[in-house]
Amino acid sequence: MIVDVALPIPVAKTFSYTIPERWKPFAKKFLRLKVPFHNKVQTGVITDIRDIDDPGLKAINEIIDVFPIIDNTLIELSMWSSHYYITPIGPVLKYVLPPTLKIEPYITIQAKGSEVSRMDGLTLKKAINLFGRESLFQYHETGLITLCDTLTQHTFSPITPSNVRKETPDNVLFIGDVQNRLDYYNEAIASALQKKSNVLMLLPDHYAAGSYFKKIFSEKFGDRVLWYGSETTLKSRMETFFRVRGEGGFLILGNKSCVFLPICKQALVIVERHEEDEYRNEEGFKFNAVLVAIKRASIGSVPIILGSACPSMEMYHYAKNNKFNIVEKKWLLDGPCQEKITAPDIVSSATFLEALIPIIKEGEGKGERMAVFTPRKDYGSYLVCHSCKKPFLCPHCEGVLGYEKEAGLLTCSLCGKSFPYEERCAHCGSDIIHFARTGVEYVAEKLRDMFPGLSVVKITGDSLRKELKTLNKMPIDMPALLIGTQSLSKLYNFHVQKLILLGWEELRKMGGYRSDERMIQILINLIDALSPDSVTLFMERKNKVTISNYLEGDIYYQEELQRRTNADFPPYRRVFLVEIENKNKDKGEKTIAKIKDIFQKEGIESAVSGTLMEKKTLYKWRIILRGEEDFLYKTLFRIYGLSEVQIEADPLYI
DNA sequence: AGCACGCCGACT
DNA sequence: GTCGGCGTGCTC
Repeated sequence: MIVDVALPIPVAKTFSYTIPERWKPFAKKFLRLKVPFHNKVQTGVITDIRDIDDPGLKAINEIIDVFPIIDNTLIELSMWSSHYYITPIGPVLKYVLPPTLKIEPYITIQAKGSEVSRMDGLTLKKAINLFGRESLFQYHETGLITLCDTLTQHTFSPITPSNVRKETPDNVLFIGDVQNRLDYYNEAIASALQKKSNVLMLLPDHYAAGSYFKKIFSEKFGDRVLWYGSETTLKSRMETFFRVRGEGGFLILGNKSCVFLPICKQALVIVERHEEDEYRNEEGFKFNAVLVAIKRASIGSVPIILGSACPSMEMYHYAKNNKFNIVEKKWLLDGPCQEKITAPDIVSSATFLEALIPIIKEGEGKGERMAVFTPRKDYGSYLVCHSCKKPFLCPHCEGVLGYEKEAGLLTCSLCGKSFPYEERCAHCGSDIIHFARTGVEYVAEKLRDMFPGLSVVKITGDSLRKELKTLNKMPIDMPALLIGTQSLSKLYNFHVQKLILLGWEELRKMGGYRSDERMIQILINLIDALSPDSVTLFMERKNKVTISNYLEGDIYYQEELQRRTNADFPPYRRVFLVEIENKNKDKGEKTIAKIKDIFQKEGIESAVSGTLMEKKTLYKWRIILRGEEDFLYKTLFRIYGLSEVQIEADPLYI
């Protein structure tokens, strides 16, 4: 008898081991186990048991789980994810059955017979040390002992399958502002909790979003709210883990990794702002938690609510095609800011700041809160020498250097390396430097100088967490000026009177087929979070955007979707990006040749674009494949193992 | 992913 | 002459 074991490594195969006689009765699919690998011990998952022998194989060390800690829904979800995202099952199971999840210290033994009474009350960990794993498995199998977790006092047993409802679930795409969404969520959650069912709600992985919804829902539902986000203590995560596998009546709030949490009595899944990038997992197993949540709900016949002020094209299309109930609260164009949104002021980038002065002065006089958006966080993203007109480029890779004044660093936008800022041109030594494409640091510095009495707060991805505490303590009538990037859109319910956008239209040039869509999402989410009384946009003439084209909901979506159909882009066609990196041009080309050979044999067309030389010594090639995963799966899986090759499903920037 | 083996630069 | 950089390849 041998077992196939999936290991949490990016290799497209499982590894086989023999099972020692004493473990044979306990081997089951989807149990975690320990195996020797590379001269050390790895935790893996049994994916198959085969009744053959192969004396050449190593033997497993021990089995960890007494029964699979996930249910059939999650097993099915893992299989689907592995296929859909063309990722080996090992890295997928790392998110579903984390090798790091240790349950033994939290489990105690309840003995049912006199022969095992000496075990009664011991923790599983202790009992294993004293009596050995196999005998405990034996006693559990024969019913002499049962297990109980110490955090909730529940019996620890296989998760009870969700009550499968026969009727098609009533899925909803809810479009509205944050207040509308909250009302809608509240009602749906309250009704599920009343029935003693569990609700899983996914939030964008941002401190501000987590803390806001945690607070709002805790006020309403008290200790029925369980937080399973990225910033929780191990103990409280374990408590949630045990609680929701045995008990109903909870709202589980969490981020993308929560989508694989085993939950019993599930009645509803909610995803807040599904269009946010934070739902995409970028390391190891690259998945989009929104799509996985939809699939999870569908496997378990559980309804799902996707709430957003500005749905993504993909989800809008998906909802229409899959008979979602699309509920739309018209809020944007009924608000008092309509006029200024649709008729932006045209200003050149050199006079942005001057144009701002009268508006901020007025706000300061009235004691208002104001927010200024700018698309970049640094002081300037493009530095040019005034004398020789040469731009500042990375000495390492010739990428464009951005300047972070506070840190005194020049940072390369391509390779990410940092260098101290010398205040001199590297070519002619001139110290007259022009800062172009200015950002938050620059705007904040200038406005601080101009309005010394006003409290100016910088909001960027890095500073938001720290500043949020200050902002929450800020009295509602205290005038303030926030300067920030799109992180401002994470400040749920921080009401400002004035929202001013500088260079917002530049987002349109920031790459990818989705840039248009993203540009409008950022504007709408800023308004959604900050609920401004007025919105003022300053644009440059050359990049002028006619906003009214975007705000007529249905029409814009239909036009954009038509463009996507014509161009054969998502959501009409899946796209896979294969990236090959090599320091050696010849070797890279060899890999390309290998891949092309595989593609040809499988009858797949592809377009190689490259060679993109990124650093002076690193070559990059990109292959873009379009087609459904069923068609590409086998081929892409064959190249998964090649060195220096990365496959990304549904890439954002192509 | 880790970790070992392997081939070229700066040191006692 | 070696120590150690990380580039390539393998793991049942």
